Parts: sequence; structure tokens; C-alpha cells
Amino acid sequence: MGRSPCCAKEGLNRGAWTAHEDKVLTQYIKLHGEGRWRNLPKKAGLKRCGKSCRLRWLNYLRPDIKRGNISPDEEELIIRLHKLLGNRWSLIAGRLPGRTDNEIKNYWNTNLGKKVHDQQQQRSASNLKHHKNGEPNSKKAKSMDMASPSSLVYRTKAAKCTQVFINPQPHKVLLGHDHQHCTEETNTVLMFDDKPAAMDDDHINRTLSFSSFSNINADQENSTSDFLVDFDINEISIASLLNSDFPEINRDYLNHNNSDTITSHFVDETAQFFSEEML
DNA sequence: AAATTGACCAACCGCTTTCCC
DNA sequence: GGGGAAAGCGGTTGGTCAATT
Repeated sequence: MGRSPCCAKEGLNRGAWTAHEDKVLTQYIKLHGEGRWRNLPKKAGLKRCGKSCRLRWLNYLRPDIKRGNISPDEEELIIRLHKLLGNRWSLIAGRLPGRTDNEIKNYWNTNLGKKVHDQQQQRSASNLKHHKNGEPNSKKAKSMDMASPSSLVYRTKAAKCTQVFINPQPHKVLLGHDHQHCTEETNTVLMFDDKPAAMDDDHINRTLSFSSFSNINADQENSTSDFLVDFDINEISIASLLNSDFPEINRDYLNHNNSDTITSHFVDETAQFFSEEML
């Protein structure tokens, strides 16, 4: 039993593609279009596996492909998308016109992964320093950890947000992921039944109008007190919230502004946002 | 100049998902 | 609804090349 191989392995070329093969494949696809990859090599006269043809076309030969020189904007977008989506390279690539999942994956593995990891280490080191300086921040440190890419990744197929419960108690935000993603100090519960609505294309696209929002992350350590001032609540999704260390900012903000007025204002805003966006 | 190391990236592999009968 | 084929996806491998020793 078992699956039949996608193509017979005997007599097929492997390894790097030659210019001639590229030309043949490109011409064939121009004439006949994409698809039917299994039969394509035979029809095109290529000694290649259909899978290999598909990959070569998608990752290299497509006319709309941008190659190299990933801009700082793209880089930031990749980082934020990765924080949001995890290793869903195809989804990430889908948000970067002209970029392929393979290219982004490679770029991540060779550049960004290390970079992000270093940043996290710096962050946790500075947190440790804060803690040693006497700040009772064990919960904060823990929640920072929760905000690491791996912990805030939401599988797109995992859960669908269907209900939101806002508990009016201040500075606790709880995200229910697949009925369970909760921090220990959270009160706002998002209920998902299959996958987060926030993760669908529409929401991700809105999340990715990130330029106005992304500064929050970059500057949050210094500017949490301005958070609500700059915060355009209609522009973001829950994905943005997750992506922006929202719970952390929320907590910082409220800790720094121990005021019932602010708290109730904030909770009202949050409830309004959730009710509009999520329900 | 030769050997070694590491970064980069194209391509492969195997598994999962989707489609179609 | 079940099963097989096709397509898609993400992890891994391996070749190439530049930098370093």
C-alpha cells in the first residue's frame, strides 16, 4: 500500500536546473498555464519530477518574482507576520508580493531567526536586570515570555473566535485560544471554536496596515503612557493586539496610571473594539 | 595558496490538505 | 462518505561561494 511516488524516479534529472530546462518549462507554462504538474514534465519534454517543476516555477521562474534585497520594511513585516503566524511561510509569503515561501523561509533561517532570538535574549536580560533592581516583576517576566514568537503563534486552522467575554476587572487580558490560551492573570476571554477569525485573510490584511501600529512595539518600553493617545482602535484586529504585546502594554499602562477613570475608559474601549471586531 | 568554516539558497523529501470521482 | 490523485506546505539537505585562518 502507501502512496505512489509523485513520479518515477528513474532517469530523471535532479539537482540544479539548467538554463535550457528553465526555458522549456517557462515556455510550456506560458503556453499551457500552471497546473497538472505530474503530467507536465512528460508533455514538456523535461526529465524532471512534476513536483520539481512546480517548485522551480513557483520559486524561481514566475515572472512576478522579486529576488534578493529584502527591504527593511519587508523584514519588519516578516518578523511581525512570523510572530503572528509562526512558520507558516506560505501565508507570510502571501503578504509579501513577489516573495516566495522558500525565500522567506531561507531568509528567516539565515537572518531573522537569529536576529529575533538575539533581541529576545537582550530583552529577557534587561528584564532580569529590572527584577534584580527590586521590581516585583515575576509575572511581567512571565508574560514577556508569553509574548515570544513561539508562544503567541496562532495556527490559522486551530480556532475560530466566536465569542468575547470582557471581565471588567482591570489589567487582565486573557486570550482563549481553542478554548484554552490563557495567561494566569487575564480576564478578557476570546472564545474560538475552530480558528481565530482574527487570523483570516481579511484580518491579517488589516493587521498588516501595521505601519501606524508597529511603532507601539518598537517604542513600547518608553511610551506606554502614550499608548491610548496613538491607538486607533478601529484600525486593528485581535491579531494586531496579539502581535503588539497588547496584554503587556495594557498592564504596563495601567500599572503606571493607577486610576479608575483610565481603567474604565480602557475597558470600555476594549469592549467596544471586541464587540465590533469580533462579534 | 590551500584548507576550513559559515552563510546562503535552490532543491528535495515526506507529510498533510484539498479535490474529484 | 471513502479513496486515490494532485497540489501544497514546511523541514531538511547539499552545493556553491566568500571570508577567514
